Amino acid sequence: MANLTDEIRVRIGPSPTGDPHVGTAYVSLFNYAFAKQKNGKFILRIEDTDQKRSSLDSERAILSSLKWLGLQWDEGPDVGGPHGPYRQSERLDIYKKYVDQLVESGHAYWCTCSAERLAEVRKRQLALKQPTGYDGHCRELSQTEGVVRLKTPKEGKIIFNDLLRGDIVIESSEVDDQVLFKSDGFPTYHLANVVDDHLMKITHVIRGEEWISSTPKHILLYQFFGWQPPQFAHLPLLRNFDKSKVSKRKNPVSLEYFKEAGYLPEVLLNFLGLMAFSFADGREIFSLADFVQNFKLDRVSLGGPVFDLQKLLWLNGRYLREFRDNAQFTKYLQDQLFASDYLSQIVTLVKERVEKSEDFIAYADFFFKGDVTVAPENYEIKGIADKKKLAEIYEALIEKLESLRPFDVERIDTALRAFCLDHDLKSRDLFMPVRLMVTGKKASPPLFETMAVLGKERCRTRMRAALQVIKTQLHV
RNA sequence: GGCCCCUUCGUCUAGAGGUUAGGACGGCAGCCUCUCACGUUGCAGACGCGGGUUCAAUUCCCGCAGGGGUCACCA
Repeated sequence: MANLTDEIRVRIGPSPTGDPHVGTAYVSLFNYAFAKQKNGKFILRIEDTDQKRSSLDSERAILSSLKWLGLQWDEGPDVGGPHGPYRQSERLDIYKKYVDQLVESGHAYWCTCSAERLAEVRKRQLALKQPTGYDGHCRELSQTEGVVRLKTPKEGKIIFNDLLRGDIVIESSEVDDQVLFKSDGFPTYHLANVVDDHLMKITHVIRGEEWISSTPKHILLYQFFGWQPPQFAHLPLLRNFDKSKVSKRKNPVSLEYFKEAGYLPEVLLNFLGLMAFSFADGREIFSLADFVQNFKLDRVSLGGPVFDLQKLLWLNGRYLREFRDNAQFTKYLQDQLFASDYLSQIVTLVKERVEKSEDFIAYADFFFKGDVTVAPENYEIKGIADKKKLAEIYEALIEKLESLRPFDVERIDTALRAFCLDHDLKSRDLFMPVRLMVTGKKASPPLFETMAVLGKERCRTRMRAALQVIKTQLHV
C-alpha cells in the first residue's frame, strides 16, 4: 500500500498499433487529472510488445494527438525520465530476467504446445461446454523453449480491491495459465505491465474496465515476485449507441478525425470529462485545469457512457461562439480549413482547370465541406447486383484504407489496385463510385491524389456515410 | 456458454431512506427576427422486474432479467 508521503505515479500504456484512439484520450484524461491534482507524475509508456502490429508511425501519431489535447506527460519515450526506457520493446532483457526468475521459483513454466494442439484443445472444450483455457499439458515438464506460461494455483481465491467497485473475488481455478513470454522473445502485456509498473513505481493503475478480468493474473504475478501491487481503478468503457464498446465501425474514434473535423482540443477534453464524471456543482463547461482541480475518483459513475457526438457538437459550437472573438475565429478557420499547405496541395490539383478565381470554389468545394452526398445508385459497382455484397465490398475497402499509414498517394494507389485484384473488380468500375463517395462529384482531380489531400479521416467519414446509405437501402 | 462488471428521462448525468426525482444534449412549442442560426421561455420525457429490511424505499440486502467486458504466442 502506498503510504501518504509517496509520490502519486500513474501511467498510460497505449499500444502503437493503429490510429490514436479516443479511448486512450479518455483514460489519459482521468490519469492526468488524478496525478496532477496531487502533484504526482503522469507517465507515458509505449506498449509495443506486439511486433507484428506495432509501428513507430502509429506511436508518433499517438504522442502527437495527446500533445494536441494538452495532456503532457512527465516521463515518456520522448522526454525520458528516471525509470526508462519507456518503450517496452527496449526493455526485453529486463523481462527476460524476470521470467527466468519466475520459472526458477516454480511459478511459471515453459510450454511447447503447437498452435494446432491448442486449437484442438479449445475445440474439445467448447464441444463439451467446458470453460476454455490451457489444459496444463506442459505444466510439470522441464524444458527451456517455447513460451513461458504462468503456473496458476489450482486452489484458492484471488481478491483485489478496485477503488471504484470494492473487492473483486475470483476463484484461482478460473484463471488461465496465461502466456507471459512469447516465443519471439517478447513478453505479453501481462508480464510487461506488472514488471514495468513495479519498476516505474506506479502507485495507481487507472485503466479501462476491459482489464478487470485479467487483473487476477497480475495480482498473482505481484505475489510471485513478492511485490506490493498498486491500487486499481477500472473506468467504465466508452460505448457506441448500441452500448457495445466504442469502435471505429460505429463511431469516429480516431483523435485525428476530431482534429481534422474542426473540434477544439479543449472541447474534446471537456466532453470526455463529462463521460462517467460530473462536477459536484453540476458545471458542464470546464477547462482542463478546472477538471484537474475538481476530479475525484469517487465521483466516477460506473454505467458505460455512450459517446454521443451530438452533445460534443453542441459543446464545440458553444466554445466557438463564447470563447473565440472574431480574430481568434478567423485564425481558427485559417488553421482548420485554409492552412496554406493544405491550400497549396489543392491548388496543385485544380489549378489547370481554373480560369478565374471563383472557379476554384466550384472545383474544390468538397475539400472544405463536411459530408458530401449523391444519390445511392451512384455507389453501385458494375457487375455487383447484390446490395449486400456491395456493402461487404465497401466495408472491406474502408478497412483496408483505414489501415494505411501514412495515407499517401503511393499507398492509396497500391491498396486500391490490389483491392480490385483481390475482389475481381475492374479498376474503372470501382474508382468512379469511390470518387463519388469521397468528392460527391463525377469529375474531380485524379482520385489517389485527391484522397491523399483530403486525408484519411475525411475519406473514411464520407465512405462510411455512403456505406450507411447502402445499408439503409438494404433494410427497406 | 463459464467467470466478472454494470443498471435514474432517447443520450450524458445529479440525487437522498421521507424530493413535485434536479440539470445538460437531443425533440417539440412559444418569443426574438427579413430568413436561418444564436439566444430565450415553456412542454413532453427516467428510478428494469420480483422479493425482503423499514413506519417509509428509486436509494440498503437478495434473486431475476437486461446490457457490457473477458475467455489469443493482441493489447
